[in-house]
Amino acid sequence: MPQKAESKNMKTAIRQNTKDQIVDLALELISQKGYGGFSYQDIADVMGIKKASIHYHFASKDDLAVAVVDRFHTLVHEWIRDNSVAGMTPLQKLEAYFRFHAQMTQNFQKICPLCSFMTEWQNLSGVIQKKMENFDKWHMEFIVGIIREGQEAGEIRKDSTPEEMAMFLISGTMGALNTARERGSEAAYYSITGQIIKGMRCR
Amino acid sequence: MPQKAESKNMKTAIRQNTKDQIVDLALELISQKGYGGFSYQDIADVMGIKKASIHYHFASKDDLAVAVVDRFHTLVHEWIRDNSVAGMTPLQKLEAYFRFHAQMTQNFQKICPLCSFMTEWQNLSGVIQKKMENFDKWHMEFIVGIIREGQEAGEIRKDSTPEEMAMFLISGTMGALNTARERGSEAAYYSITGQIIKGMRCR
DNA sequence: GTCTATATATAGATAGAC
DNA sequence: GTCTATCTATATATAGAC
Repeated sequence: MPQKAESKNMKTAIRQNTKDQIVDLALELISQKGYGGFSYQDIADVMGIKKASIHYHFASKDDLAVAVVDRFHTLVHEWIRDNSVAGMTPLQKLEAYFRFHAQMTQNFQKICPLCSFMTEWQNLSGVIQKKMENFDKWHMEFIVGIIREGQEAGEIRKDSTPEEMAMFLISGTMGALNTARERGSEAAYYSITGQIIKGMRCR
Repeated sequence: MPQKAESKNMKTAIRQNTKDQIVDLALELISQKGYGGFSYQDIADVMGIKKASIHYHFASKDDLAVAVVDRFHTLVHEWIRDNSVAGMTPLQKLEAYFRFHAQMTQNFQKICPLCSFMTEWQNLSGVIQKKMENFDKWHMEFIVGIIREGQEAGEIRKDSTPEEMAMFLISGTMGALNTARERGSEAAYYSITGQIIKGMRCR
């Protein structure tokens, strides 16, 4: 089947497995409408199946949310693996990080799914909160590594710790995605992320 | 009545009027749980009235949302009026702006109400989206004014436009509030906002 | 202006047939 | 693994008594 072969070679392949499709779609809907803002019915409508079928795969919405966080984690890992970095300077890596987030938004119609979860932080189950904290820990370490490398290479200023700068960069990216969507403006996104870099770069 | 007299003198007076109380509570709940995450029932429970009574004051949830955005706008204006600024340098004004947002969060249990709306952007009615865009326009002009002043005073760098810097600062504050809540950390908030200033300040 | 009662829609979730 | 049917809870919203 040519369709299957093609999708296998695509960067973000459309997964065939029903369970995977549910997760992919939930990730998309959460990024668009928030965790509380999407429902099993939304997924059922798009996939042409019934709500009950989704409950077969994910007994509760919380279970689905866990799978979505895991899926996002995997996507980020895959991105790192496929875009390594080889010839990039630390600052170039950070710029690639910004582009990665931009790509996920489909022309800034969506935000990062974990940003959606964050807004509803007070409504999340302990399981999800824990998952997000774990992701953030890993995420921080990843960015801290790049920044430390940049400081050693003399590309990034040394007047703040890599941890402070990483937290600033991550939270700044979240704000940039929200702002870009409200304005429907790619330019706004790259203006803001440009400012983030400008503040960190050695001059 | 001593209670009334006292609250009149407080900075964020507890308003007595039922309609006002509903708006104040909605603003709080939206900041905690998101727009889709709070219900008329939540308000009714806290106020000790019935859902139907809330509908008397605000026929639809959308009407209530409009009032909440207006209320937030008013609160920001009142803050500007009451904290003028007199002897402050532009950078000091921006730091006061950060503290204002921090105060609203009640120990970083909440975020800015408009950040909540933003996450659910795709679910909002056109009326609310319009209201938010209007607020953002005013908000931008306010921050742009301070930054321009800072550039003229030689406090703030001139290698970006005031507009770019203002958008960066506003979106950065949004990210900082979200991050601080997830971490339950005031230190995180002031670390991030400190980085924002550091990138803008002349050195 | 607040209440009781109710309408209507939709949410998440389960039971059991196929 | 998907369906129909149904449960229970809750959502926004309205009608009409007081």
